[in-house]
Amino acid sequence: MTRSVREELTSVESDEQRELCSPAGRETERAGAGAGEEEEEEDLLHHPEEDEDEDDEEDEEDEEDGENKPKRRGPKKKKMTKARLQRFKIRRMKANARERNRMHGLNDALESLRKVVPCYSKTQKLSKIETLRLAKNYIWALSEILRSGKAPDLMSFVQALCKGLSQPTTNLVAGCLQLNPRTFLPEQTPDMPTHLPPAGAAAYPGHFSYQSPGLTAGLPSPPYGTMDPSHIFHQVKGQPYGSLEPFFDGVLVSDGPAFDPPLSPPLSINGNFSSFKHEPVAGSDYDKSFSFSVHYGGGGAGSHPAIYGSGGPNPRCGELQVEQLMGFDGHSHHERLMNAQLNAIFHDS
DNA sequence: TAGGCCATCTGGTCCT
DNA sequence: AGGACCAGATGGCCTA
Repeated sequence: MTRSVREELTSVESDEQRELCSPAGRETERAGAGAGEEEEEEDLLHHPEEDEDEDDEEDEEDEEDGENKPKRRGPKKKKMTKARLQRFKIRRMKANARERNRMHGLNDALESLRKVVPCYSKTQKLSKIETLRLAKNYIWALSEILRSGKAPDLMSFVQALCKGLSQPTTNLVAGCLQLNPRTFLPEQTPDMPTHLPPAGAAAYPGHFSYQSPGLTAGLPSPPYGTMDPSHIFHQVKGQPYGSLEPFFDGVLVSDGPAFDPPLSPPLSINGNFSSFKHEPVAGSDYDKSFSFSVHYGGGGAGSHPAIYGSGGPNPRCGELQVEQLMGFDGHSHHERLMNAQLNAIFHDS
């Protein structure tokens, strides 16, 4: 099949299909890549001897040029008579429509998944692959919490979520949590103390280590599948971090995707990490536990109405404020539940 | 302009 | 025979 012929036919086919097969309410955005049926017809129409309307006619092509080409094995192809062609076209159209519907169903499921992972934005959708990765990380992190029965510190949690994600997605997740991504990146720069354990290594006391089953081996090459900071974030030289301070600076790395401020996401889990356990490991701020306070509406990357340390302006910081959860339009019950669960996780220790 | 992401078509395989 | 599922191919759109 030649590409050009395919393309010519595409518009005709697609118009037909749009009318015949497109499910209501879903427009076929694209004309599609190729539709080869008509081209075959064209071929046939140029061979008048094949125009007989007999289904059991055999294709003699093999014998004609058998000396130049190796003989084709297997059952001989029957000629595409007009009647056969017509049936073939109908079958193909039906199959295409089914396939489209199937993929739409798959995409719908993926969209549902997007809405329940802890990073959702209508304007900045996670790609399919990133959605799956984030979901897997999320499941793993939650099950790890269940398994250990301990609340992890937030940084470890976010680290686990972002494991293997691309830089833009990591930034997005950080944005959703209103974290500075730099704060939970493993830094290996010599002149900077790293506050994270080596990938796959045992976690610091009080942290759960992230060793996703099958993740490391299964992921494609970078930027996926590794937490090598060099390709996850462009490090800002001399930027001190390792304490809680960077949590609140709210500045995303510049080359990340624009995290649309109010994060139009139905889900906006503000990183309201009032540390309620201050038992830092000597010389490290790393070992702190945090609590989630879930806030909806207002604010955004630039403004942080929700971010206060314990003892900060918001006396209820760290509590799940149900009335706030219920007050935000467009949030599903499911999402609110999820936030409540997250909150519970970071309270329950 | 290259690369990432996506929707669609297509033919093959397996199953009912 | 027909449907579901899958992977490859292709072209469009978008962004850095």
